[in-house]
Amino acid sequence: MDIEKCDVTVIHEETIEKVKKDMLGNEELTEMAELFKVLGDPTRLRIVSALLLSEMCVCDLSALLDVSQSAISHQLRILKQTRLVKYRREGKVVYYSLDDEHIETLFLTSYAHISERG
Amino acid sequence: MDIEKCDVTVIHEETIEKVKKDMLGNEELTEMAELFKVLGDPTRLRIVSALLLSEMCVCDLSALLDVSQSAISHQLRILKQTRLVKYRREGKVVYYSLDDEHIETLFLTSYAHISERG
DNA sequence: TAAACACATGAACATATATTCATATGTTAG
DNA sequence: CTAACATATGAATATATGTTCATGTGTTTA
Repeated sequence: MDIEKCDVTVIHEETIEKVKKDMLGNEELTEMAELFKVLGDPTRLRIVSALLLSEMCVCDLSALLDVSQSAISHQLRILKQTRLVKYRREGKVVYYSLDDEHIETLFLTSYAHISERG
Repeated sequence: MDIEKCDVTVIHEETIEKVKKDMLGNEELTEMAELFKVLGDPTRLRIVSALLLSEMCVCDLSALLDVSQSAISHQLRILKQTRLVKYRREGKVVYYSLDDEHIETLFLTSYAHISERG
């Protein structure tokens, strides 16, 4: 065994070394955390939830979710930057839709998680 | 068509009504957003990433991730509250491990997402 | 019982971020 | 070209949140 003061060293050095080797790198984990963070805002997740059912324009999203047009635009900008949504322009109107196959999986898995218990 | 001022009403009323009907409720979406938010912090996701490989005590996580023991404890508390981790006590040492089958799916899907493009 | 250790937690502080407000941009109709 | 409209965006503000610091709790050992 390898027991010393926690401040100085560690209790299970072998475990740490093994995990350190197999674990994902910080860059990747940071990027993944960014993705989760984007989905971790109620307004953005409601937008995603809506776009999962149909493409929509900013105005419709604003009305549907009862959130100001400006707030919706700001959030769509973030979703765009993370490449979670794409858009197409038709005259004055801009239509947004989901731009990633994985979003639905994340969405459904999250739903399964919260559905499992009270 | 159904075009009026965006502030007053909406452009595609039928789409909105349809989506409003089929969309998940706000309570569920808020709960799902909470889950994503918890995974959306780099420190917490690194903890999850480590526990995906092995159960670990607080001290080991602190050393592995180079984060103070206090910070790790605070984050584990949040992961506990969301029931993402469970723990068992063995003398002075508390061992944490993942407490949900869905976490790995979320983790892998997120990884697939960020791996797809530069 | 007292000291040592592993972990938990409350308060404070610093930073991040979501919304609002005002205004800019881009497009169409008249 | 100008007015009207849909959307985008910068600045400001209010709130949320992650870390640190100090200290508390629970367990073991000497």
